[in-house]
Amino acid sequence: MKCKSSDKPKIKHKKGLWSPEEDQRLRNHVLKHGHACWSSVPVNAGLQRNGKSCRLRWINYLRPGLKRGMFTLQEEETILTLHRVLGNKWSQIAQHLAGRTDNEIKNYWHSHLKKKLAKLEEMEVHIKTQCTTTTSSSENIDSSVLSSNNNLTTQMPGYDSLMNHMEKSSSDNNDLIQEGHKSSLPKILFAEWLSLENVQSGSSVNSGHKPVVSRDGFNTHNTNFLQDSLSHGYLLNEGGFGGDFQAGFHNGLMDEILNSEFKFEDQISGIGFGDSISGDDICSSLNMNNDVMYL
DNA sequence: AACCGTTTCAACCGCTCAGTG
DNA sequence: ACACTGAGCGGTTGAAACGGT
Repeated sequence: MKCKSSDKPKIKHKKGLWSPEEDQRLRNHVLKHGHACWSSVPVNAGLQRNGKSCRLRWINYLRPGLKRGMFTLQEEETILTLHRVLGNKWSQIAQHLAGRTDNEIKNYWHSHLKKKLAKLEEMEVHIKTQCTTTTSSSENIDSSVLSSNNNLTTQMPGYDSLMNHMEKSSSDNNDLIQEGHKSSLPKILFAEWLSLENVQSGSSVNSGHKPVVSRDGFNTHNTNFLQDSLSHGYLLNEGGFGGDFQAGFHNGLMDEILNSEFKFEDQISGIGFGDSISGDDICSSLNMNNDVMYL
């Protein structure tokens, strides 16, 4: 959307921190007139800022409904899990955290979560190393490792969930072996995998009446169809650590899928809108053994 | 109290994408 | 088809706050 050139006279724009007066001017103006064109907002609001700066200030600080203060444990886990799936797609991650901005999440990631995740991964590697060097049961491994790590790691957010997930993966694995590799993964409706944006945009899928999924597989914009779908299916499934489906994600399936040259229409034939897809379908389509989900 | 290194977070910058003429 | 422009996004910066000595 373009604005009239008359709306943007040449002004020496102010930079730096916003004063309370500036905040008040911007807040009043946007609440009263909206922000159909950000470049005209500073002019009409009597601010010596550029439109970009006003937009950022509104979105990150002044917008109603913003949640200030510390992140909750649940929010941390949501960020961690979404970041694993989506990467540095801060705006997409922010869409799943009401009242949080992409900038806030990004800052929190760099200042807190990245460090915590590094410690968790370090611990996970340590545990896996223990697993490969001993044939004892998982209970023995857990107790021996936990006793040595009890001081720091057990107090980290997400630790309990991670351990629950690992324990569950372990028990699921045993079940799997007993059942002769009969899948214990939940069936997920394909419709549930689709994000609202994908359905509405029509770029990746049509209106939903035809049994057709993405015609172009991955594309550069509108993010990645499968990636989005997986992330949403993931969220709909559990919304946190601990699900069967997530076990696959945490143990490398997600990386396998995202790193592959996966073409949905080519690889999974005969699956349409509303059909159910299991981990088996994905694994077989990728020529992957289902074991990859339970490393 | 003063200094210094580290952390946090608001804001800026540069880029891409989409809409418009 | 092309150029221009605004919106939006992610990476980066730098000032302020904090903590240790």
